[in-house]
Amino acid sequence: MANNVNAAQRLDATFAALADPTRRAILARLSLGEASVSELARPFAISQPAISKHLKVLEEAGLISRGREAQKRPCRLVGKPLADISEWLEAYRRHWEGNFQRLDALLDELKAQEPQAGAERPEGGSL
Amino acid sequence: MANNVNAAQRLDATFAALADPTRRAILARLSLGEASVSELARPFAISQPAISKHLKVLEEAGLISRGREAQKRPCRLVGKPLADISEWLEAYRRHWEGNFQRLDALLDELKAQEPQAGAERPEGGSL
DNA sequence: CAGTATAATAACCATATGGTTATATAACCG
DNA sequence: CGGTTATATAACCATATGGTTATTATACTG
Repeated sequence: MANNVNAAQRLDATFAALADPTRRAILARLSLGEASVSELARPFAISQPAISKHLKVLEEAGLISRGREAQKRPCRLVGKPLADISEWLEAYRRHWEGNFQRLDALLDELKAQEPQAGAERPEGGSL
Repeated sequence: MANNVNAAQRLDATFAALADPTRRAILARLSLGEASVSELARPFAISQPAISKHLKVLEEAGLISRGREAQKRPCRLVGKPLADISEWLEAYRRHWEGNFQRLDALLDELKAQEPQAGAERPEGGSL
């Protein structure tokens, strides 16, 4: 599996694409079904070329695909990169689900007690 | 709930923070437990200030918190922003889980047949 | 107090990003 | 063919990003 490198680059592109509210809004719109560029542009106060650039970013991240229908170039959401992110997130789930943070702090505390019992604790005393 | 705006900004910051492989590697390391800045820096071929910048980005996105222990400033993973992303992702789950994409394409096809049966189909013929 | 270790900040640089306006393509319509 | 609609590209601009080296701040240590 030497495409681990590529996997990282795809994550880069996907996260970067998602780091913009306009692009996330476009995806939200596309989650309701395919739409043309001008339909996608309508809700926004920015120029059409700006939308085209956003779509290019989304397309290069693999988050949308484009068809062709007369002059229109209908865009469609592609879920795969989101699935990849979801999978990446799983490794961290325990950090927000359940008491992991508390547990982590507890381990720290124990480690801190090793040298001196009753030592001062600047952080994380709130368990 | 007028903090919808802020929620979007937090998503911006989180996604942007995650769009860098060095920062994701730092998070991966922190998922094993807290670590000092120099410990975090060790695996990378970049300067210490560069690491400090990355940590600042992560901290501003709320992805890490920092304590203090002598000269060291131990960093610890904070899962909350990842939970927020996970929640945001849920809206799109059906797009990669199950046949949604196929279904979408099918609807398109039906729509395309409307004008002319047997018309050429430039995209998405591979179902 | 002087020295050392850990980390942050400043100043700088190159490239990326998000926007603009103007222009070019592409495909339909009469 | 000429016009119109839909979209992309070019050229430009301001700001953000990720890196560097040099310097500063903080806290332990002898």
